[in-house]
Amino acid sequence: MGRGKVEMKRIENKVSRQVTFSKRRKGLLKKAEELAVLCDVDVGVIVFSERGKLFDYSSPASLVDLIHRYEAVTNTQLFHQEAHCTDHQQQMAAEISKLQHEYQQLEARLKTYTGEDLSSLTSVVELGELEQQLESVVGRVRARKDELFINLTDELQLKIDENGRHDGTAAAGVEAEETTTMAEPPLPQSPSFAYLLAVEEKSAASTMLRLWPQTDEDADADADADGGSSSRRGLQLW
Amino acid sequence: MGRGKVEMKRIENKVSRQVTFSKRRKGLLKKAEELAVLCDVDVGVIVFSERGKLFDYSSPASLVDLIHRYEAVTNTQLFHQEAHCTDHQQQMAAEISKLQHEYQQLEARLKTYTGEDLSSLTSVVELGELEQQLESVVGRVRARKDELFINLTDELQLKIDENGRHDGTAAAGVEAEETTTMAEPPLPQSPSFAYLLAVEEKSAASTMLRLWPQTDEDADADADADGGSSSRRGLQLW
DNA sequence: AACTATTTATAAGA
DNA sequence: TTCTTATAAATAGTT
Repeated sequence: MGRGKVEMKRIENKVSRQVTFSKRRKGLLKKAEELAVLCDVDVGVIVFSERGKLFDYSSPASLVDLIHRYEAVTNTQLFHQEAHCTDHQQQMAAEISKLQHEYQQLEARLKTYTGEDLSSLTSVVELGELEQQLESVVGRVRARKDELFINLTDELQLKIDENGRHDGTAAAGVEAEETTTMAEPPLPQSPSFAYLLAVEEKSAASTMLRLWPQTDEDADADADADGGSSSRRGLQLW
Repeated sequence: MGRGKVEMKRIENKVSRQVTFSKRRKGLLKKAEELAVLCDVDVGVIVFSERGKLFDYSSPASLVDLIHRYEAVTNTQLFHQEAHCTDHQQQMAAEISKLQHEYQQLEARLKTYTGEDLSSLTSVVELGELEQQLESVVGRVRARKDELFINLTDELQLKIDENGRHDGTAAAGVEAEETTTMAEPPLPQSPSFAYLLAVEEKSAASTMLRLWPQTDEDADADADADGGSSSRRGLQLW
């Protein structure tokens, strides 16, 4: 519609192209509005110029609403992104649920070991197995304690030997220097044994020099102690 | 452009409106394409009919890309939604991370109780505390076992009493009926004690009638057993 | 849906 | 850019 027909291809002349863009863009938006008004429908038009400038028309709904409708109808693209997002969220939710379950399982297991809840063990056999395992662990804990203790006393002995070389007549109650990274009590004259006692004094929980097990039953056993009890206690030490 | 001018307002005649919609919609999309081709720009058109049917045109980019550009330029809406989505995901990711950490902590704790890893305990005092706790748990396990055992023997005794009332001269080795929900061995003539032995035979892990602790150390102690050892074992039973 | 009289859009020129 | 104007295109009303 003009002085001549136009070929339907890109207008190479930049000025012509720009002029045509201006005219036709205006025409397009006008037509869009006419369509929306006359036919009472929703129309949206988006145009980006070569330089990226936005021109748009929408009616009667906002363009954003139209885009949402578009997403809803096509059920693709942007929606896809959201679906993707949702997918990921569901995976994460499942992961959280799984972790929570695993945590609870682990917690229940721990409770049997701490004796907090033995209800999962319903048979004498299961309880016996747990008992056996706990005893085995006690053994390992004692062994580890031994190990630490021996290291400690070795270091102390070494220190005492050095002190002896420097001052053979050291007075009783002399203060020890820090010799290890562990906290240490003052070093008395009869070092090894005195130290053992000191450890015992510091921590009633240690079995290092404990002469009887500290369960209630053992306390009872103590009350009716027989002649063999001290020998028994000696064997019970570790 | 037609036989007469049209007022720019909604066409009230439904048929006319529908026909016009069809014609003008087609025209609009054509104009959009012409604009895109001639001027080499991005154009998008969305039209929803009164019944909600979608008609659209976009070129050369996809309508989704255009919508994204639109979002980027206007900086609104859908973009917001995506940000929201990401927010939620980050919260969930944090939750997962937290749960994993808590799980690992719990796992480490469990490993000290199973003796799998005592490396977290570096002092004699800590080891002594664990030892004490373990012994306390062993006590609780034994108590629970006692409880189960007493229930069991009570039920058995009851059963035997009943049998005695029905048949006072029951032969040795007579088979017992199922009397409880627990699995039971055949019921011998001297029921209580024989049953105890049977339990012991069935499960070496049970301490019911175990005469010595089953740790390695105890095996050693057995080797250098002194005169008081049998008394000691008797006391160690529970 | 096709026709066609008319209106509208717009290409080219100023 | 905008205005003009010749003309192509779109389309309202009719068939």
